[in-house]
Amino acid sequence: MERVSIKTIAEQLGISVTAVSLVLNGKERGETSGRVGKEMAEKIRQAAREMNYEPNNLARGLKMGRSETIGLVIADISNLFFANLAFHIQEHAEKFGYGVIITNTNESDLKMEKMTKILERRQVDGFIIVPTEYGEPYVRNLTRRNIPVVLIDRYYPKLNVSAVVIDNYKASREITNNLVESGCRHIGLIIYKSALHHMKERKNGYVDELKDHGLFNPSLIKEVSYSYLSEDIDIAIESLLMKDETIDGIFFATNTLSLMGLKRMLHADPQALSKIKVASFDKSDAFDFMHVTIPYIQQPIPEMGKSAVELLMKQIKTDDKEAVTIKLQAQLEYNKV
Amino acid sequence: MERVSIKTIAEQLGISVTAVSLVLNGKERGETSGRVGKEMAEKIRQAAREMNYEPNNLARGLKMGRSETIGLVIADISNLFFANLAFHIQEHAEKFGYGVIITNTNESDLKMEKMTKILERRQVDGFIIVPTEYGEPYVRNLTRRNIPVVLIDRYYPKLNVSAVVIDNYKASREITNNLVESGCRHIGLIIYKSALHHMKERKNGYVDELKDHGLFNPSLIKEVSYSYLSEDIDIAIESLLMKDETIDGIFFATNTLSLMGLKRMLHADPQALSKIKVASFDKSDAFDFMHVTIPYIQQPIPEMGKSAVELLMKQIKTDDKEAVTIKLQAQLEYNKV
DNA sequence: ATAAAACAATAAAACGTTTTATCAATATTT
DNA sequence: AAATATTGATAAAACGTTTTATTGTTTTAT
Repeated sequence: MERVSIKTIAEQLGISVTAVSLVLNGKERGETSGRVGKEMAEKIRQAAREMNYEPNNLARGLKMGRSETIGLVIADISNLFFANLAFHIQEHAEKFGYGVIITNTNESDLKMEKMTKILERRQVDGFIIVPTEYGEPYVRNLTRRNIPVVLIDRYYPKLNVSAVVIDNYKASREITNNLVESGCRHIGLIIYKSALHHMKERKNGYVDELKDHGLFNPSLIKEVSYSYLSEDIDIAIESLLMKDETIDGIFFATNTLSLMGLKRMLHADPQALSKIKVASFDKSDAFDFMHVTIPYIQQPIPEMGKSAVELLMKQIKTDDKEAVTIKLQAQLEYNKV
Repeated sequence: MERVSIKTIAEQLGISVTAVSLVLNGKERGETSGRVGKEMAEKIRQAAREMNYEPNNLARGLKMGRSETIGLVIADISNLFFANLAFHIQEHAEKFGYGVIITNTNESDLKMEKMTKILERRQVDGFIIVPTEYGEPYVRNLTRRNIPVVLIDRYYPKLNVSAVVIDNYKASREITNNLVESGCRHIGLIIYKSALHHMKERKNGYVDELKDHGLFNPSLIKEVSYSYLSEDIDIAIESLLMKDETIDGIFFATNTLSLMGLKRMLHADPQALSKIKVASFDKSDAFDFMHVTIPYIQQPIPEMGKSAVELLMKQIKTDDKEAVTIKLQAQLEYNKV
């Protein structure tokens, strides 16, 4: 009922709140000031235990000027990739005694602005953000005021802000090369139509690799829009399957794309996978049920979360303003067939 | 740099903080006290806008005794079912001006205790909890102190606390009946070995429905443990496939179980699905790639989230201590084949 | 003209912490 | 015995709000 505060304990014991605060923060042995005797300290600790005292983090945050809370702005928590990322960020933040407030943007720039504002009001000590396509101004707005920010999964190349990403270009080349090595000669790409740099890198990796093998054909690139995903994918798949030179490979740039694309492919032609080899960024549960090998890029999600938290913590604890970009390597893996 | 507070604005305009606070909270037209003139009010609003003032929610929360924050304790955010639930809870809480702090328990009772403590320190106004198997004492610890709590997805039947659940028993009977109606006579069940009430209900639904048809056979129930999931499922599937009376149906009690179970089944026998009909609680992405019809129970996730938030809000705003259990109905659906 | 009512604005206390400066008492050194 | 150090404890300010009680000032009613 009546919340027990430091004051409650002080009154109970007939001493000052200072003493209680000092002891409960392990600062009772100050050099020059703020000392509490051994027996008194023990009495305080015991009282706190008995009364089930839990510190009020609002008050502490107000006083200390930090909330020990991270604001996490995610594009879509119901996408497994991001949900996993959120999970690891949280697990790691906890080790620093930090809590995490998660918010969604649904890839909307407007919501991104709104969410950063809401989190600021809650006095988060820093942000980890999966930024939206045109959210750059809102990120800049934060960094300009020296608020700690780490971007994750994606970043704005022109913006000087810390980020944790993977080498999308390299991974994309690698997996495209894998298709080529397996004998594919006409390889389609299904990718989001987006200004986001990581999407461009995935596209460039595919393009450059195919050019190196003299296999590049711009008409095999299908860009789909996030807003009309289902329709666009249907169109893309159909037009790829109708090509004159029958295509023998498709590279999907995300797991959502591969999931939806595979559905459509197999719906149009149950035998499609025996003629067309598929590769993808990120794994999907469906792969394990395909009877062919599907290479995919496995991103190091736990490390990404860990790095992001650590990068942010460094910014928070020191006021080292230098922007650091951590580029992690992704793995090429295969489903079990 | 220097955070702008209500005081900054007051000084800027050479007036009192009271005036600023009143205006910014729309309380400038008090009946008997706390008035601010029209022109002054406008000046304040403009200054606030120009200076990009954002209120400090820590200070406000401290003063008001509420943080406008919900503590969400989830069993596993990287499970799509819970991720979706979290998403909807958040979307809905936002409409009330509430933020959500999400934490994970990984089904561990210890972590559940820890997480509720952490959230309490952060002064959340209430909890929405997916409780763990033996987490009952920690929930009771909260309700005993009149802290608003809503359980979701699962609940403790003996504990008098608000909850949002689906009618697991009914759904389970329904889907079992569906298998029977399609001609299955030897139907296995793969379910978690757990004391959680909703699991028992799922089991009971299956048992009672089969008994009604004179088809019940206890040796077809396989209980797997959360900690050794992969191994236990392999064993369960194998032993079901080896049965004397060849089984012709399997009911998986969760989407994780069906996903892993299907993998194992198809690995053991690629044609398994032509002999054994499968049904499941919750949908999995894999279903769309099976070439047979798979009935599954679709839980109304958005409504669950909405109801939980609304129930919690009522507890927070009024101090209506009465526990309410909302039992939603789940739908029987089919994959597109 | 005066009393009453309405209006505008503010001072100050409070929420629960942390921390600095200060004080008093005891112990240690000269 | 006096001077100095050490120890134990506290008062008070501050963090940024909200809100109540109070004080002036103007307008309206008598």
